[in-house]
Amino acid sequence: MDHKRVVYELTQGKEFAEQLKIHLNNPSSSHETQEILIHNILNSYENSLSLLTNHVLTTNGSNDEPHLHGKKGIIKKMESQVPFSESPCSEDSDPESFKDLDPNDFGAKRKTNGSIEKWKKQVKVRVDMEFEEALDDGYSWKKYGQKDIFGAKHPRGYYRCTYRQLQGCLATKQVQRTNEDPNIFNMTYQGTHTCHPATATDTSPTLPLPSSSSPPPQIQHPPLQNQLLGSPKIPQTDRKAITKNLETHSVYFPSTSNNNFVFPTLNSTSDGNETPSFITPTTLGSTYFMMSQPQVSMCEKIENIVGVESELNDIASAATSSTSFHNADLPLPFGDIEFGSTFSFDNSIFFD
DNA sequence: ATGATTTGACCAAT
DNA sequence: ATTGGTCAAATCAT
Repeated sequence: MDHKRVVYELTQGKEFAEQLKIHLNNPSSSHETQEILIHNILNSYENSLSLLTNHVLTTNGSNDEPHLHGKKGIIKKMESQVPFSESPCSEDSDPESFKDLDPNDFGAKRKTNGSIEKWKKQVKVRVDMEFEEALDDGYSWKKYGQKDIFGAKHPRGYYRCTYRQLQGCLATKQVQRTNEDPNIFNMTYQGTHTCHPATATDTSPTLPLPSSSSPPPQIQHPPLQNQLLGSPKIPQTDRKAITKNLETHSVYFPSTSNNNFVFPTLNSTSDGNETPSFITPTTLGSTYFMMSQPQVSMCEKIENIVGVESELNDIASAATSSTSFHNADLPLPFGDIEFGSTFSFDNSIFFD
């Protein structure tokens, strides 16, 4: 049992409670917002109890999700995990047609050879224009390409793990603005982070081994200007400002154990030695961070609500013989968050 | 000087 | 032939 993690969870719960208090006093606060906060408070308790009873560290496979940083602006997420080759909307939508209709959808790929890369995680993120740094997912990425995608208004950016050369980490991601709303990003993760940045350099981010009981390593927040693709190029000065801002503000989504919905967790840890917990032996399926926009398909919504995660957890469990962490089990390090009155979100789609 | 990003070219899959 | 993904030289930022 990790004392720090328990403290972290309880701190999270406290912060959620404080936010709930704010929202209860705010007439414009939506019921859904409050519901989510309550949900997360309960989850914090659950996770704390789980840690105290030492039950949580070995079973949950959905511990690999990237979490998003940023000052604010991310509103909510939904997640599911599906095999790479399957459409998130397999029930009522042909994968190929779905792809054709929505160039922002990452559900189909050409790379088919059986490998670790066979699975992918898809994330939809909505951020306010001024908080694009929220796209930071805690990993360190290097952009290696950008491509105009047929039917897409915005180019797709291709990123691979910064430690690909050093440690052979094969994780990659793609980032693309959606046609519907430039503030919504599709981020598709493929492969597994096998890097351990702390071993690369003393100051680089570290991703904990699933079975590690060592103190959580520090994570590095990579510059995000390179993720601001698909929109008119940002003047260098602006980009620099964004990058700089990133260094001091972050938001992330701790995952909850049995739920697909989480609320952005705003943390203000003073010591940067805490570590994110989302690293997992395998990165499976797709995750949708559903943000406040009705244009997100009902298909996605349903798909994410209904038991996809458990299925993939099974897959994840089968795929990894090592210990998996619960998403919310580990402390996450992000500081200087102001989660006050400015925070808001619209989850009407999600909670109708 | 070094590392990251940009961007056109190249390649594989369809 | 078209499209998506990657490469790598040129460019930019630090």
